[in-house]
Amino acid sequence: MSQESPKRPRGTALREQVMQTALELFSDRGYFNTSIHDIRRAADVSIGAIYHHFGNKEALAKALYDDLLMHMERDIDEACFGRGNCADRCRAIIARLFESTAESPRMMQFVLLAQHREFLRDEPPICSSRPFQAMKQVVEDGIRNGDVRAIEPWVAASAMFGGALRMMQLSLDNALERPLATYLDEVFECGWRAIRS
Amino acid sequence: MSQESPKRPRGTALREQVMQTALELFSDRGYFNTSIHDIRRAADVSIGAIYHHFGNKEALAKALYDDLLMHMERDIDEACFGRGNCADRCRAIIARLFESTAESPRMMQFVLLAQHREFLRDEPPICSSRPFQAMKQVVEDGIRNGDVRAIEPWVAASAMFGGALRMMQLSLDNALERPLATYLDEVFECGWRAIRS
DNA sequence: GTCTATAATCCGATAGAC
DNA sequence: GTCTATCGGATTATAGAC
Repeated sequence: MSQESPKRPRGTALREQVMQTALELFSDRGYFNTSIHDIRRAADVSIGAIYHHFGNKEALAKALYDDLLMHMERDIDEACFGRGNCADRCRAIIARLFESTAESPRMMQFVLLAQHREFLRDEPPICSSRPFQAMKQVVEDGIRNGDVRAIEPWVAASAMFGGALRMMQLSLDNALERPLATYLDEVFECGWRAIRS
Repeated sequence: MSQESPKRPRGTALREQVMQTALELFSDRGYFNTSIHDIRRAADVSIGAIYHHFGNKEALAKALYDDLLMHMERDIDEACFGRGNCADRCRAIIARLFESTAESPRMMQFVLLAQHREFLRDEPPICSSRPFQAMKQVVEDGIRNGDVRAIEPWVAASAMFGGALRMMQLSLDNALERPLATYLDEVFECGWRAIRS
């Protein structure tokens, strides 16, 4: 019979194994409290393999960050797709963000709470990343067609989604009694009251 | 004449010099990107003096964090003092937070954005710190006396202040065109519309 | 209390075999 | 492509003089 023992991953599988392990460790302990040796051990690969695939520690974090931002952007695009109404879009975005927070807390922890600029020096602040720009865009469209009051777009976007983002942080900090999803209606209602015309 | 050259600080002055320097470096480059030697050089003191006063690097960060939280708590208490009305209190809190963000951006950067739990391992999440509890309390009082709709207190507090906190982050990231204070009216109006009864 | 010099450790990255 | 062994450097913390 062919070998039954758990094989060490190789090639693309190895690359993904390293990224997943890095995400776990980075979001649990933080980037600076995680050494390459820690990742090596937890992912059961060699140091050489990590450096072959990523070059250095910072590039590994960057690859992870880009991957997660892309994932988040796709989530938001999907939430908006087929909904022309501003309120519906905003609600769907919050619902999707809440789902992702519950399903992939480490992903959200890393994207939202990690201080990327501490280690990804040349990375722009997360507010200018595409997912956050997309959220602002939805609100701006609402202002243009009259669904939303005519206020400063940054203020409107912060009012619409700021409460939801704080609730996500609270959930990640285990400060909430109930699952995040159970607050969805109230959270959306608050955000929408804040900006609707 | 007595010596005119800039004296090295000693005693309590030294302690405060170290804390101020540490705040600057921590908030600019981050805790892990700042070494004790960096602080030593920037503050023009000796390593020995730093260890004498604080014991170790983590304790220095903790002392700084406690100091800033206390400062923030006092700001919020002062903003509430003499105002019995929920809306007035909330507005005054936001105004004070905006002022502090403009006057002491590094302080806000460190308190809000720094990932304390990465280095202050046993510190509770910031949402359970006294300043944030006080903000929640103001909203809960508003619910009790009918000024605020009867919704989950965490949701209400997040809706009232979440937008303001996001605007502070945007300001710290230099994403806003105008000074933070100029957005105060709109930001408060949004938050209040979100939760008023 | 403050200083300088140094110890002990750990980490990121590389070299070179396979 | 993947591995192990190791280097060079930086960092925290201590020792001991003053």
